[in-house]
Formats: sequence, structure tokens, C-alpha cells
Amino acid sequence: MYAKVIVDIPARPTDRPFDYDVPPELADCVEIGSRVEVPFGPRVLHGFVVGLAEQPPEGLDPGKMRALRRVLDLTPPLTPELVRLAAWMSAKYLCPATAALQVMVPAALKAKYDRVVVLREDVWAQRQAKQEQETLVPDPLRLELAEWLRRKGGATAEALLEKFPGSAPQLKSMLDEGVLEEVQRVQDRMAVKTALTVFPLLPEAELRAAMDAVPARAQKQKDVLAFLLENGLEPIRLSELTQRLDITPSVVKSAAGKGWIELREVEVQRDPYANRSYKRTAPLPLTAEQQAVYDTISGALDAGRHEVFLLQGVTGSGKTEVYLQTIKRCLELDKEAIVLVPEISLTPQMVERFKGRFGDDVAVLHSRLSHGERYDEWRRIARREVRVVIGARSAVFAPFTKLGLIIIDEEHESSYKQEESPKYHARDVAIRRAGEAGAAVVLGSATPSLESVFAALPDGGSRFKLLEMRTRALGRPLPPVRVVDMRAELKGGNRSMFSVPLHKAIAERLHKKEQIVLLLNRRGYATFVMCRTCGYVSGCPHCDIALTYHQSSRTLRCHYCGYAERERTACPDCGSEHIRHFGTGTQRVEEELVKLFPGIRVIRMDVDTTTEKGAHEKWLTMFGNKQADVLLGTQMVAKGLDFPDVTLVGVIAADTVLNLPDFRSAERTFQLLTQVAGRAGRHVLPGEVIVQTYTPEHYSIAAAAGHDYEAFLATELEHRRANGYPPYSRLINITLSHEEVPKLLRLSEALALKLKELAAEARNRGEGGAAFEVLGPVASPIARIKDRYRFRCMVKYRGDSAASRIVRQAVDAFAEHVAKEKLQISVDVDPQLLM
DNA sequence: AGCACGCCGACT
DNA sequence: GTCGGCGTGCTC
Repeated sequence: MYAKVIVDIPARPTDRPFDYDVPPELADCVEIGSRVEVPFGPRVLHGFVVGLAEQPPEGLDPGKMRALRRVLDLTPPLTPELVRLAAWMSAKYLCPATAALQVMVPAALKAKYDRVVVLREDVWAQRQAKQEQETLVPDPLRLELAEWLRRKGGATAEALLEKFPGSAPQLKSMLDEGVLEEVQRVQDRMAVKTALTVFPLLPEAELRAAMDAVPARAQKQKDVLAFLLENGLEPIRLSELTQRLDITPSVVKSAAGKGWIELREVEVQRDPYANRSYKRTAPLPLTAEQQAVYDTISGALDAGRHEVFLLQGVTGSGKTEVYLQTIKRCLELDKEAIVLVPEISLTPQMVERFKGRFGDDVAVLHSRLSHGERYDEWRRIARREVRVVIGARSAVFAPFTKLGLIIIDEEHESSYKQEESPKYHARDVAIRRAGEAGAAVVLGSATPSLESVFAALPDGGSRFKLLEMRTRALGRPLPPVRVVDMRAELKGGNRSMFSVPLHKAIAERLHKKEQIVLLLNRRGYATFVMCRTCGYVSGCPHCDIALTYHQSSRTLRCHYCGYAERERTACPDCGSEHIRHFGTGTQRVEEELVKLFPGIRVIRMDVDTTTEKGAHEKWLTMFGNKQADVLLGTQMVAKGLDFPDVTLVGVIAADTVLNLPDFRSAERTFQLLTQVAGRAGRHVLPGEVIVQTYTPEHYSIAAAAGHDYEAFLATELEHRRANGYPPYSRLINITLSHEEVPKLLRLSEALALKLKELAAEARNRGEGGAAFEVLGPVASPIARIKDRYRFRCMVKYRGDSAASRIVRQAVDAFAEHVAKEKLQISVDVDPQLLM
């Protein structure tokens, strides 16, 4: 048997399958999706099997073929379906196939390569003999070194030098002589957690007899046997047994020595939710609107039909309940379901609802899990122990085989796009995967992305089916939104960051002991340092970007290259001491709140206060317990929170995002305002929203204030159409970088030309490439990172997928420049951030 | 991506 | 004469 293997070198020349001979003893356990260890040139690598054949591959000298060394897992971590999905991703997002495969498995399965020094015993023995013959005095350090390495079986050079300081010359000479050899070792990071478990060895009658024969002075051992008999001879964890009987492990070990029981290492799972119990909840009765939506989706589920539903429901319309019941239907059909939520809304509140409804049938995947925990959750999925997965972006790759439904909550969220390679969009991957599996997709949002809404319109080909829920489930009206013109406030002499109406509303809520959510809509939430005398801003010497201030270490750091410097007390340009860091903004708001309302209790949520693990949860719980009056934060307070006593939502400055040079800025502003407005008055108490802005007339702000998605949509679609932006076109961003500007400019222009040529050729052959436009090259918004200058070409196209192919051809044509002239090219298909 | 192979300058 | 610089080419 022969296998095609993608090796884990994410580079262009190795981005293709390599053929290997499968030795007969491995033939039974190699499958498509298996992780294998293969020889590759002088090295040993990990790879994924993507093809199997009985016949040797054609066109390859059979003498060149080498054999798989081993199969790394008992069962393949990927299904053939996921392997096909990876191939599609590789073609669509122009990433190496191995990058797509790797992103599908937990990090614990990623190979870690390290170089270790090992002793060549044969060569060493030879040298020893020769030295003895020549009666030379051996170097004691060499002897020690060799002996240590023999015992340890190898060590990294660093570990060796740490153990034997000053042994560098010996190390070097021994390597030169071939006594020591440096080899590459592959490490499996997968660590299965085990626990010692007690197993009875004898059948019941014999065990009982043994117990009766235990002498009185071994009372504790007797207790152990009694306990096991009482519990029907069930194996039990050693830790639990010692705890229950209040004995030490030595008691159990003695008993094991008598041959009554045995202790074995048994794999256990780290269940991060093990110590919590969830109250089981029953489905709630659906409103007529919810019922209609449910019926439509379950129609597709029952028929096993692939269909994409766009569920647009106002905030508070009860989308989650519809999800839960739809999943239930899916499970009744013996199919599996994936739920994607933005990382930020994967809160305990959300997890609780799913655990409460489906209990142990749910696995939760999110970034707060440790590698080990994540791996364990993933294994529960792979082993078919759960049928529902809820998680962030990468949960779309859950290794299910009977997938019936994928739900994407808050589908407009930009966090579904991965910003590192592979730069995939979970929504598009989900639709592709569901298409192949015959599964339904539900995209839920109160403020769907323009792309998705367009896909539901006849103009967009009616690829999605629109389902609407226009009323809130608890019958509460959407809260009134009051827009305050900050220009007028300024004219009226109010220079504070709180307008008169907001100030008054806060005071009122404090008086009534109701709660307030304040949003400071600041992008990047970065703090930078500026001189108030000359305007100097501390920038990174290697990148064209301002340094950000890190309070914990009192340093200025670059987010792009990691450069760091100490906080300054004087301006390096003019020497002035009026240099200060401009806080997150939330800090300043907090200060002013405390000044204006003495005694006010504020919880501030921003990067400074939420980096610690579990901090998020802690603050929200405190707020939920009414230990604070105000929850003040950045975007993170806008999502998914549900606190009954919140009756006021204030937006300090609505237009900060609006002024960014990105065609999606109006869309983002509208979405954010709508989301945050939805936090108010969700329960009995009526809510109110106050939005402060310098551009109250902007349609995104006006429409959000009127809860009028249609109005926003109409204006925005027209705007996009007029400018040829998505959804009326699609984009591919190609960033080139080089250390020298002239060369970079020349190569960028050559690439743009090549793209145009290839598009023209494709058009002539009738293979697509229509409406394929190349914009640029222009300098990237961040014109330099890590001392490399950056230019970008934007490809704007309509319709089919030929564009990815054309871009790939162009990039391939530049492979030589990449290799020889240190040019770097990075491609982002469907970019979400143009910055 | 690594690593080997291979071809030209400053040293015992 | 040799050691070693890193350019280029290959890995089933």
C-alpha cells in the first residue's frame, strides 16, 4: 500500500503530497486523516495522510520512495471529509495545505521538533580503546559528559552546557570526532493525563474470603476490600479511595502486594466543567415567530437538505432558545451539531444554557482552556461521546461524521475571520463543510453582515433564506435611543465628556439603585505616549506604528515586533517633561465618574483589567450581584450580556470607529450601537440608551437610534454599490514586504502587472477573470513592520472563484523573487480589516 | 523550512 | 594548501 502525505513544512516548495510506502504492519492502521511520522531528506517529520492507493504512484522512481516510520494515533485525528475541506481551504485562502490541516487539530497534537545531542556508543568505545592503547590520559570532563548522555539517552545542547558549565570545547571536539551526534527529535506534545486506579483482581467470593482472612492489625486493608465489595467490584481512582476511607496510598499498595487488587494508570479527562453542576432546563414554549423559524429550519433538517438560513432577530428576540430547540431536533435525527459563537460571548452564561439543556452531550472549546483541557474536550468529540460542540471559530472543524447543523451566532462578528494564516472565515468554511455534509447552516444576528444580507436578496442570488424575528421574546419594547450632539454641548459650554442628558440620567439611576452600562467605543484600546509640548509620539524604531504603554511593566512595547523600552520621563525630542501616556480612555472616564459622582462604584473592563485568566467572569459576576453601579468598558461590554437591572446604556463617543479609513466603518458603528442598545431594559424595568456623538446626522447613528436596520441597509447597500465595495465585489489583499523601498516598489508594480496579464489571459480563454480589477500598489496602512517596508495590491473582483486561482498563479510566478530577493508575499482573501 | 552540496576569500 | 562564508536546490 502507498500513502500520499502532506509534511508539516509550511512553505511553497513542500506544499504538495509526497509518496510513501506503507509497510505491511502499518497497513491496518493507516487511513486518510492519519497523522504519521515520515523520513524527509535527512530529517524526520510529522505529516497527514491525504491519499491511499494499492498501486505505486506513476511517474515516480520507485527507488526514491521511502517508508512511513509510524502512525501516531490509534484512530486518525481527521476524517476524510475534513481532509477534503483542508484542500479546499488551501486553494481558496492560498495557504499551505499543512497550515489548513494543522488548524483543524488541537495544538497538543502539533509536533515539536528539537535538536538533541546523543552519544554514539560505538564510536565512543573505539576512541576509548585507542586512547588506552596509546596510554593517553583521558579528559575527565569528557568521560562525565559521555556517561551522563548515555544515561539520559540524549539532551539538548543547552541542557548539557547548563549541567556542565564550561564544557563547550569538549562538546565541540566530541561532535567533530563523531563521538557525539546532533539529531533532530520529534516530540509529541500530546500528554494524556492518567490517574492511578484500583482494580480488584479476584472474583467476589475469593475476595470476600481474602478479606475475612486479613489479620486484625491490617484493618485498613480490610476496609479497602470491604469498600470494593460493597461497590460491586467497580474500579475506583486511588485518590478517591484514599479520601473516602481516610487512608494513605501505602495501605492500598500493601494490599496490591498481596495480589488481591492491582493499581494501573488509567487515562482520565480533564473536564474543566467537572465541578459544576448544571440545572437541567426544559425547552421554553416558543412564540409564534420563533415557532415559524423553528419549523422552517427543522424542515430542512428532516429532509437532510443543505440550506443556509439567515436568522435576523432583534436583540432579545430569543435566538438562543431557537438554537437550542433546533439542535434538539437535530439530535433526534441522530445527527450532530456545531455552534459557533464569538470568543467574547462564550461566557459562562452561554455555556450554562447549553450544558443545562444538553448536559454531558456538549463539548466546549474556547481559548481559555489549557492545551491539555482543549485536547481532552476534542477527544470527547472524536470519540463520539458528545453530539454538540459549542466553541469559537476553530470549533467549525469539530471531527464529527454525522453533521446535521451548524449554527453561527452573531454571524457579523469580525472575529470569525482568522487574521493569521490560514486566514479563513469560519462562516464560509462552515457553509462549505455543511454543503459537503448535507447539513443546514443557521446564521444568527440582530445586525447581519452586508455580505450575508445580500446573499439572501434576489440580487445576491438568494443563496441564503432569510428568517426574521421582529419582536422581543419577553414582550419588552426596544429601548428608546436618544442621540446627543456633542458639538452643541461644547457650544453650550460643557467641556466634560458627559453631556447634560447623560449626566442627568446617570444621577437618576444611581438614585434609583438601577445599573448602568457605559461603552467607550475606542478601537485598538491602545494607550500611546505623546509629548504635549511638541506633539512627539513614541514610535517603534522598526515599525511605522506608535508604541503602546503597558502599565504592568511600565514599558512601551510594539505589538508588531515585540520591541520594548522603558517608560520615559522626558520627551526625547524636545526634552519637555510634559510627556504623558494617554490612557485607555476608560481610565479617564472612570476618574471623571468618580469626581462627578462621589461614592459611585465602577467596574472597568478593558485590556488592563481583563488580561488575567477568569477576570472577565469575575467582573461580570460582581456586576450581576449588584456590587457595582456602572460597568464601563470597550466593545467587550456590548456583547451578549443580560442583566435585569440595567436600565441605562451610555455610549461616550459613537463616532470613533466611524472615522477609520475602512469601508466597513459605518457597518461596524451601526452594529456596535445596536448591540449595546440591546443591553438595556431586557426584563421588567424599562431601559434607555444615550448615544453621544459629533456626527448625529450620520445614517449609521441615526438608523441605530431608530432601531431601523432596513434604513441602514438601504443606505449602506447603495453606498457599497456606488463604490463597488463588497458585497458588490469581493476583495483579495496582497501585501508585499521588503527591506528596500525601491526594490519593493518595482516588484509590487511587476506583481500588479502580472495579475492584470493573467486575468486577461483567463478572460480570453473564457475561464473567468471577468470584472477583475487590480488596485495599487500603494503603501500599506502600516508602512513598515520589523524593518521591512510594506506595499499592498488590492484585487477587486466579482463572481466566481477564478480570482483565487489567478492570484495563486501570480504569486507562484514570483516564487523566484521570494526565494532569491527576500521578498515576502502575504495574501488575505476576503479581508475583514483593511488597516 | 532545514540541510547538504558546492564554489571562492583569509589563515595555520 | 585548508577552513568556512552563504548561494542554490532538494526533500517521496
